Amino acid sequence: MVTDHLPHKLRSDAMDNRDRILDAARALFSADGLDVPMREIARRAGVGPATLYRRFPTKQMLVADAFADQLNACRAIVDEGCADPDPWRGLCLVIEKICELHARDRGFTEAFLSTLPGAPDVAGREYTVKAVAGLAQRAKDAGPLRPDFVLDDLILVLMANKGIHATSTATQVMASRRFAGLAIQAFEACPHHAPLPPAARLASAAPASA
Amino acid sequence: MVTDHLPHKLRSDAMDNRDRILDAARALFSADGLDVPMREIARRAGVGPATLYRRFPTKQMLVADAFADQLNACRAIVDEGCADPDPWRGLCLVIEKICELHARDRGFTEAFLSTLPGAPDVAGREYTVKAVAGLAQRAKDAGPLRPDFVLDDLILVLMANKGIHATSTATQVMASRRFAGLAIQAFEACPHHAPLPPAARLASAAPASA
DNA sequence: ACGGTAACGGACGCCCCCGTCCGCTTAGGT
DNA sequence: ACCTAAGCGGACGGGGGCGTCCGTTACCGT
Repeated sequence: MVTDHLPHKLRSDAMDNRDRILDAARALFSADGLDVPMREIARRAGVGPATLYRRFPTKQMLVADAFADQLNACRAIVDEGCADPDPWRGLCLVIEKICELHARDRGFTEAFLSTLPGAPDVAGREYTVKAVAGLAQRAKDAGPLRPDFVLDDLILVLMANKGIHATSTATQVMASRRFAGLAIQAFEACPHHAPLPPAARLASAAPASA
Repeated sequence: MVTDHLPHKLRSDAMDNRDRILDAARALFSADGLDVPMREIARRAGVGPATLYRRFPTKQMLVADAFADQLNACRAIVDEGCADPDPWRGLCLVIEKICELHARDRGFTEAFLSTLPGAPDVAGREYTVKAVAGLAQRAKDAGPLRPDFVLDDLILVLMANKGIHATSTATQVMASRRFAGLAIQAFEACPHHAPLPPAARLASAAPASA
């Protein structure tokens, strides 16, 4: 159930290769980020470069298909958070889970923060953003979320989380977990909180592959 | 007063070139990070590649010399923070200032977080780390800094701050400022703070130029 | 003014990545 | 079993970064 929306009329061996390419891409992207050479993915998948390019003419397409289920996981997390009767607890859960997801998958993080790849996602993204915004509003109204929180703060935290790199995945996840904990503390309303500097519009900025 | 520790016996034109190279390197590193090609630095400095390589055989050496005064600025900030009679205010100041410094200079951030370049710095680094540790301890004893704060949290924040990228420097600084504000809120002791996940040993990890 | 030498920079060979073409292989319908 | 077209991958030309060599230039001491 990885990607079954488009390529239905493929020969069986072609389909196999396609799957192997996606597996290889996922493995390499996760470990090393999006900058791995296309050739390396082809090599790991056991196919020639031409096959890779035939199936995925641009790296963007490959990335989009490779991370389709990660995106769904992301959406599932948000849905789960929104379903929680306690909006603050739901928001905390979203922050923790998404930070961990990003900590485990470097490539997905990069893809996620660089104006998402494919076209069909955009709709889902809009929806998800709106859902989170609603959740945050409810958490604010309920009290535990500081009133001067804005959605860009969440993006800020995700971008920041991306900056955390460690030698091992285990360390990475641990560091990311603590970071999420700190972020949550920062977002929690507190009677004596200082007035916090103004937020910046971030939207989508990252230089992709610089 | 950029770098005057080693190359005293240079011919005047060579010295000029050296300075122009360092200027070019600083400009490019700051704007684009450490991954700019050596050639580009040479081009911008108006010299041939050979001259650049003759003066700075490795990129590390170039980086080390280019960011010498940034490092001093860093140390000055720490000293200033330590000098503050109120340790918490001093610590806040250090966080804010260093985050801003990093926000303004992408290359310095990368260099700073990748097991600092040159050899002579190491000593200064040790000293600075100790100074900050002392400051944090005093802030803890005085009350405003949460007791479960550890030095790695500061590294965590700096790494995280590195992850924040924006289109313009202005936006970048603004985002970084808000981030520093949030970090400070997270570090502030609060009666009802949750127990925070365990810290991870980070020390120096970043994959340099991946 | 002039010689010696420090310093210069264009040019070279190397390697890696990119995206494409084309002759061979093989799946799968009949 | 056979035939056709879908699919394959090795090989190619292009581009860019790297680090070095060597013939030329220009400082600087006398």
